[in-house]
Amino acid sequence: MTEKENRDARTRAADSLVSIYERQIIDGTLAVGMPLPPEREIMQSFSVSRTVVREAVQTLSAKGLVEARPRFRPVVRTPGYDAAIEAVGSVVNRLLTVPGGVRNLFELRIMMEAALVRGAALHADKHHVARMKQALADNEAAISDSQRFFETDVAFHRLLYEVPDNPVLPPIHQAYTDWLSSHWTKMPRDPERNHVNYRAHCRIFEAILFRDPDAAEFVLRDHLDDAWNQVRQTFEET
Amino acid sequence: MTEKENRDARTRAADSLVSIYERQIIDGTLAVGMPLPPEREIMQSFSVSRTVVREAVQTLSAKGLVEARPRFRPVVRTPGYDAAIEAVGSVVNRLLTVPGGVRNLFELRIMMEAALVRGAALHADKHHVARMKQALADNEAAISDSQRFFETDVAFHRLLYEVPDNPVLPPIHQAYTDWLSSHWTKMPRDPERNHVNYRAHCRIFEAILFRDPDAAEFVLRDHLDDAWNQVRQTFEET
DNA sequence: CGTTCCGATTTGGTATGACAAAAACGCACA
DNA sequence: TGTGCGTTTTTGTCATACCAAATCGGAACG
Repeated sequence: MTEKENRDARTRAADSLVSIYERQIIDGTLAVGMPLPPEREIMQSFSVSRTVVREAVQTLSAKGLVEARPRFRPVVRTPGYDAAIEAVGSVVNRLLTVPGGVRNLFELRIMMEAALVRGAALHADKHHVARMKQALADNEAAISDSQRFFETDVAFHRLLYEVPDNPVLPPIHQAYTDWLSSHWTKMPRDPERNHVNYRAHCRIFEAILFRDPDAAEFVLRDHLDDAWNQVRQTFEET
Repeated sequence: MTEKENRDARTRAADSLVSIYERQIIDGTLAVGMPLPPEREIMQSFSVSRTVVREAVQTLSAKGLVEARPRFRPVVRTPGYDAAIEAVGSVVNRLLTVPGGVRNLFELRIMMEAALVRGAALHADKHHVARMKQALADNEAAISDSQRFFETDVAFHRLLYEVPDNPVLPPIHQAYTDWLSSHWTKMPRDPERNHVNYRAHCRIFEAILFRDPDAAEFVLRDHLDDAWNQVRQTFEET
């Protein structure tokens, strides 16, 4: 806003518009759920053509600040960690195609989840424990149904992301499962393997019950490493 | 993409173009560094107006798949974890304004960094140790200069993200420092406080040398919690 | 033969006007 | 009060035009 749109020929008018509305959205001038002004109104306000207005709106939409359903007025989106995840979707998908990409992301997940089970072992309260117990039961009940087992498997791991009361974490878990799911579902699955995974979950749970972070981390790493070895066979990297 | 661009009136032509080029970039048809075709060429290829072409390019740029410097032909960007960070910038900045946003992000950082020091204590080799030693020396030498101390402080922490050989991690560190820096630089700084931080770094380093993950984690958490208490005073949340 | 420089051409950035179709609006009607 | 239909907005798209900057090609030069 200091020198803003002096239009140096090296700045795009659309970009200026984007940053203007970005600010308005961030500082709350444009509240959540509020629609952006009509395009023709914007073009008159800033004396720009409709072309730049539309480009600006498109960009705001791509950045995840507004939701622009076709034919509808773009509305300011709820600030959420899920919007952030969505915004990186394209780039991450691309990263997964470069050599070692899947491996790198999965190792990050292992690292985070190891930290999470340590935290769970130290801080999980009765409520969390009860939910994990339930999740384990669901998990066991689905051993014979690989599809359902996969879902309960994901659900069990998700609980780990809910123990710290940090709203950033659940979307991260969602992101991991979304991004890795295409590789994950290719993993061979059968009741025997499901049973192995179920037992691993049980051991993780027990370690948490015993408030033993080292054991919890060890078992979890073992569990995820094992899973990785299953997955890696579906594509040959290094 | 099963029925793609039949143009149901409920899909935007620009969005179709975006997903088409998204695919071409991901599968390598459009190699890194390669420029997109001229706009007029694209419009003929797909029989669309230049408006939609421009909107599509803008979106690809916002998504971080191409780099579109004004007046220059957009070129396919190198797939990098930094591009991912950049793509979420706007959303994250907004998240930092919601109540508890900074706190949530910083706690995520504490969790990750705690996991990293554990890993460093277990796996850091001579090379890493040497670099940390150097970083500590730089850190000590800058105690009297708060500006430089801040830089060496960041540099020391960055090393933690480099111990695992995972290219995802350094950009994450970069992201943390970028996003939190505005709050961070408001923190009161003086040589005495710098000295406290320096000593904390030393203790972290020692714990790593002694291959003692528990001590390393403890000291690091203490260090970051302390930093948080300094920062939180600059804005009152809960 | 390589380099530099200049003009012609290409290409991106923006503006204007137009039109179809869908959404939003308002008003009459039940 | 609620509902339905016609009118008015508004978005999505296209076509065209112009300017200025980038690019390209060849001429002039070392």
